[in-house]
Amino acid sequence: MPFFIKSLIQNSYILRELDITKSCCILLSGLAFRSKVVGDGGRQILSVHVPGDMLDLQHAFLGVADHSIQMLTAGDVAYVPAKAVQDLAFAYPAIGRAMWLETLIEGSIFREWIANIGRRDARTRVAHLLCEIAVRLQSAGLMTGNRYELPMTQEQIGDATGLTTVHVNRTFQALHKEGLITRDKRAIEIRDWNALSAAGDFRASYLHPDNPNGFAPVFGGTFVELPIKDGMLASAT
Amino acid sequence: MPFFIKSLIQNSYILRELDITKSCCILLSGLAFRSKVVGDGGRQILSVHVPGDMLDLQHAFLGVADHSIQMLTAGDVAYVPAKAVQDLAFAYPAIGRAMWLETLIEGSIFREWIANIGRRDARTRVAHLLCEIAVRLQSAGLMTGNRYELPMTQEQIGDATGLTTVHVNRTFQALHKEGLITRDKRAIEIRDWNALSAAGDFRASYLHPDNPNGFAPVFGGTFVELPIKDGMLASAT
DNA sequence: CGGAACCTTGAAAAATGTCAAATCCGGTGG
DNA sequence: CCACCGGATTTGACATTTTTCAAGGTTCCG
Repeated sequence: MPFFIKSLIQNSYILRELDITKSCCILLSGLAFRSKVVGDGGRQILSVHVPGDMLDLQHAFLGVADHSIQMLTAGDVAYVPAKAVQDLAFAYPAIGRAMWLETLIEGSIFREWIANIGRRDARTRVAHLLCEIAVRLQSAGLMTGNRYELPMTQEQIGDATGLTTVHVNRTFQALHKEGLITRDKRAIEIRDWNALSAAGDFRASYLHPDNPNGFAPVFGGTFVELPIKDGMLASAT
Repeated sequence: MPFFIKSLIQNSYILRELDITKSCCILLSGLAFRSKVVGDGGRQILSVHVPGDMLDLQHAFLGVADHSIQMLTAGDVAYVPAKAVQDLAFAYPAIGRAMWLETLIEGSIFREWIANIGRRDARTRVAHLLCEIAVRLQSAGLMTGNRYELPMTQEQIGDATGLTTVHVNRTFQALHKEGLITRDKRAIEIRDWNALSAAGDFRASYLHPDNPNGFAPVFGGTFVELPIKDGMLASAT
């Protein structure tokens, strides 16, 4: 399959709203996020991505980008012509199936975000986001013990949860005071997984952790699937 | 293709959260919606569906339902075994492609909802929802002039927009006072499409109205694709 | 050392939610 | 046909959450 790999610095755009693309990306290393800008200038972050995620099947099929994708940290991205991806999907049902599955799982995550933002209060939303990121980083092998490097500013966390920077800050302080997390710069340490996932109304099942995930290996990326840490998915039903 | 059609009454469940299904549905007539219940008992409506929509590709592939689907009005639904749908998708690329497209468009709609709920105020959210429903009913041939029957209670509209019933009520009154809509029971008349879509920060492009949609005809449903009414999609870019 | 981006704080304002009661409205049974 | 019932809508007063604004404080990096 034809493809090329590009190293991108922090904050660089993989794709901008309204771009017309003819290729499809796979995140090999680093983190990325999708976002949309609304009429009054506000930004909403739509999802966060870890190595192994396919980043724009949408655009390979739909043409015009309806949102932007940006690097959260520096990292590598593999670009594959949309046509090649489509051909591959239809020539090899196993691959087509895997891609479709990834699309469906992503839909499941979007739905959970709608529920998170629409029907939970600030504390619950933030705790939920921290849990989701923990599980995804874990499955991408990016957790060290119960601590991870969260390379998002509080403003970005606000944009992901539908809150303001100031309120995110206060919410973090509250979660800290309650003993659920400890912060050291951008690093988050989860002090009490059960309490945090309860506070965040978090059940990992919407991430469909049992389904295969990660296309990076195909491209010689560094992605390695690590075993899920004890207790991390315990609350999944 | 093996399938059977079932008539469902208002509010009946097509699928409940945690159900394990082996079939896939297509909405032939009537309206339906997806929803999720969060920890404190709140409900979030995730999407609204019109005749022609496929209702649970997710579950055909992922197994366990991560949300519920319920009829908003009485209507007919075609059930197709998941296996048959999958076989069909891989045997006939054109069909597989169409289904995948539908999945991707649905993803685009979910993303817009995240932005709507996360970053817009009450008035904008409600106006946006009214616009989206107008466009979708229009393309399903369910609009009469600039008026449509919206079979959702104000509580359901609140659950779809992340607001309370009371606030939805007041927001409706405001939209009415401003001359954007008129209400008669559950019917909504759009007095000024341009003003309403501006108020709702609505651009139809995320619905990808140019892409083929609607599987109902395959099953002998009553779905007919009507031409888009003048001006209705004018704000699409 | 200085600047820029990010984080933190406080006080006040605004948006939205809560609660409880009143009203409307369509359907049902007498 | 009428009275009544239950769900839905509307209203008012009030509480709470979240935002806004503005100012310091911190950290990182050149």
